[in-house]
Amino acid sequence: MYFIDVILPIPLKQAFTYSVNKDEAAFLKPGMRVAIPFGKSKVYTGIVYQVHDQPPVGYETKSIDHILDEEPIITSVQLKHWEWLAKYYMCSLGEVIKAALPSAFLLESETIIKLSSEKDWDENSLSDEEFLVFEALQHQSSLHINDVRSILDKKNVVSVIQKLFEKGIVEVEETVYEQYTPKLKRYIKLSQKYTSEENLRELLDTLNRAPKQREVLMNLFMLNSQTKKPIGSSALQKKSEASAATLKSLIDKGILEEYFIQHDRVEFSGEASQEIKTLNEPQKKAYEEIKTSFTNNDVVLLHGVTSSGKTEIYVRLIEKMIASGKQVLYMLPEIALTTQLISRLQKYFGGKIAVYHSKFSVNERVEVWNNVLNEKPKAQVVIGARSSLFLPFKNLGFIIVDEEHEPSFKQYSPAPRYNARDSAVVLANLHKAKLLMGSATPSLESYHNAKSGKFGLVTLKKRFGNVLMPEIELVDIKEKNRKKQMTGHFSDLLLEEMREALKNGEQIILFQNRRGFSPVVECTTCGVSPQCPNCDVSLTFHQHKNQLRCHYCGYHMAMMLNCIACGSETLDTKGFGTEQIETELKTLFPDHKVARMDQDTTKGKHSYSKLIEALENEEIDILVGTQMLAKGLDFRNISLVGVMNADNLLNFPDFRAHERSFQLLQQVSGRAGRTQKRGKVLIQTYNPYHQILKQVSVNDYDGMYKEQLEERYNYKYPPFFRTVKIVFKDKNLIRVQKASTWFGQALEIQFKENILGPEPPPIGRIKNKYIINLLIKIPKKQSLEKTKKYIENVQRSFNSIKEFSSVRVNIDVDNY
DNA sequence: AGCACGCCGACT
DNA sequence: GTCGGCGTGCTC
Repeated sequence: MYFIDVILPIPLKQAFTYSVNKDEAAFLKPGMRVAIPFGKSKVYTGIVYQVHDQPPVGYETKSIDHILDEEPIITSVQLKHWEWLAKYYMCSLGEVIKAALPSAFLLESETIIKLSSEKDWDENSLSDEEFLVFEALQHQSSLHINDVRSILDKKNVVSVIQKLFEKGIVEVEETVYEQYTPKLKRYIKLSQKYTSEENLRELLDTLNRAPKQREVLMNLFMLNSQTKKPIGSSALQKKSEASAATLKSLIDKGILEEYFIQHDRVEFSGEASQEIKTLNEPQKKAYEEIKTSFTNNDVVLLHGVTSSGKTEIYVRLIEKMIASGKQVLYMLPEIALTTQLISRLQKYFGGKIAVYHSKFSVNERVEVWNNVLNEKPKAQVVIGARSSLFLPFKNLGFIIVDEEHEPSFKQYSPAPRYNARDSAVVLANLHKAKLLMGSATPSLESYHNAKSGKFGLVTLKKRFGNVLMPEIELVDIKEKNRKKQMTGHFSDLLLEEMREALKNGEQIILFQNRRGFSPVVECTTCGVSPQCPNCDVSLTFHQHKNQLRCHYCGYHMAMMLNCIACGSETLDTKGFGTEQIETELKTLFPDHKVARMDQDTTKGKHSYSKLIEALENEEIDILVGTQMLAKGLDFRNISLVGVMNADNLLNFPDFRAHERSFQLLQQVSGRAGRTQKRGKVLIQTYNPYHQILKQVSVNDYDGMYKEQLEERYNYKYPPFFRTVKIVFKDKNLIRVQKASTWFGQALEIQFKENILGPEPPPIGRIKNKYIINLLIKIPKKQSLEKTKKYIENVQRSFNSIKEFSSVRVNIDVDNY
């Protein structure tokens, strides 16, 4: 007897053992997919973890359904990496697999019912519902569970199907289907029959009375003479201005033949069209320093100010790596926002670049996956967001983590709650590859690692072409308000600078860290503002739809005319967002083109790149936006950047709020003045004496680093302490409170004062679930591994308490 | 996580 | 009387 241990994409820690026969055991290798029956009636896709001959004790094994792969689709290095992820981030291997594999690889079963082959039905014994299904089956050979649901218009149809099955009317079948379908392109060629001159002439004669078809044929000849390449059906149809029907009738007559060739959905036909730029002196120096640093360090941090030309250095390093035949992974935060960078790299490396991110369809992702797995040259360099970390690299030589400080490298939910930057360090290690982190404003953790010698450190202080850092000025809006020098949310200073810039034909970016028109609607009579029924937040007003919306659960309602509580009409909007700024701008600058960039305006697949394009073509004079603006935008003609209000960044309740504010403001400022002319940045704030703002204004990263590090030390935060956050959720408030208190007390026995909480987060209820947080601070000298073991033990005891069984517990390791 | 089984309230 | 609500426990 032979067995395989299978990992399923579910949050269960154990593997499941199935029996296989001798041939299967010989064929199967770890990393292949198998379809296996699971539970009463489900078929799941699992990954083979181990093949062995040890029969498990205590239960009977089932045998597998079938094997889905010829070769492993994941490598042994990947599996090792995933095991590390599961262990480090305290989740199951199954959860990692679910996050790692393109969903097209994970097929699930579908229940299908068919009429029974023994035709001796007794229709009269059927209930009304049963008869409806029976009738539907007369017209359709098979029905999907969901079809049955819509036929009967109710959710629970299992009992009906069960009865039909018992009565011998239907057969129930589980079918598994491959979701991945290769994209086939249709080509046309002339049938073999007509290759001789003679036959051909004859054919053309017969088509004399079908001019359209004749036309198509003539065009086919023409195309054939022009190119040796196969003729695509759509090209032919377009060229000859024929209809699909004309083409079809020619095929039906056997004159033309169609054939299909598999095509990649994501193919960059573009050749490498641009020579790699020669580096300037500071870049060259940094490049050499990085190379030297890599002889002693596996990880190097490149600290280069905005527009110092980090990308060119990356390109050089990539070029060198490609030449040695190795694969390269270039990780970026939120790849959808970096179209500019991608097209730049394509110009350098042409078809060697593959892109991988979540906005791709499942099919596209499978293609990139397979290309990486098979070490295809067209995926030698992969640019991707955090999930590209999971690709099946076989020969990875170099990883770049660009904008290393970006919070989007951390996944918060669902599990695995991993940090892609940190996980990349482990991945590089497994591949014996080098890793370069880059940032203009490194995270405190990475900078600390570099300063303490764990990473190499290379700095690049000069902007490319010796462009000056922008001039940053703080505007005290408290005082402006007092002196009545504000127009809406604009100070006189900002307006003045804007007019100046517009007069010079330059572009302006305005940054407002809040979307929507105005977050809160408040009744000035009774002070009541409408709340979300499912979450503990006020609804926010969205002007263009005249709606109130909840950002957490998507609840929305029409904007009311009267206060819900007292009925008066004195509703006022408080706070402000991008939408309101946009509206104000349109009245302030009616002659200039204003655009807005936030989650609402960039929802569509291409909306972001359209905005970028418009900006590039200088069709937009003023762009208002959120965080998004800080990333990747790289335009020559932007001379002025305005930050509408810096305070809501600084006052965010998080130990990293100050660091983040610095990073964000620095990044936004970096958008200004990328040409010879020095750019200008105006930051409006109620608190111009804030240390962080001062440091931003004089571009003092090191000052910020020192000061923040001291605070981290004093308040026991990273990089001096590690943290693990435990989140409890339940729809019953008393129950979560009890559960979290129990958990907290159990932890306190061991960790004493290093347990924070339990306490509710600023938003205590989301989607009707109450939330309580617990934070464990782990000193450097305390073993992380032992700490996790202890937490696991506590969790095990916790899970055996019936009262708490409905409470969800999420563990987030390095929750920052 | 699903998903089935099982035990209690509101309806044809 | 049943339907369907969701608490409970299992999945090789």
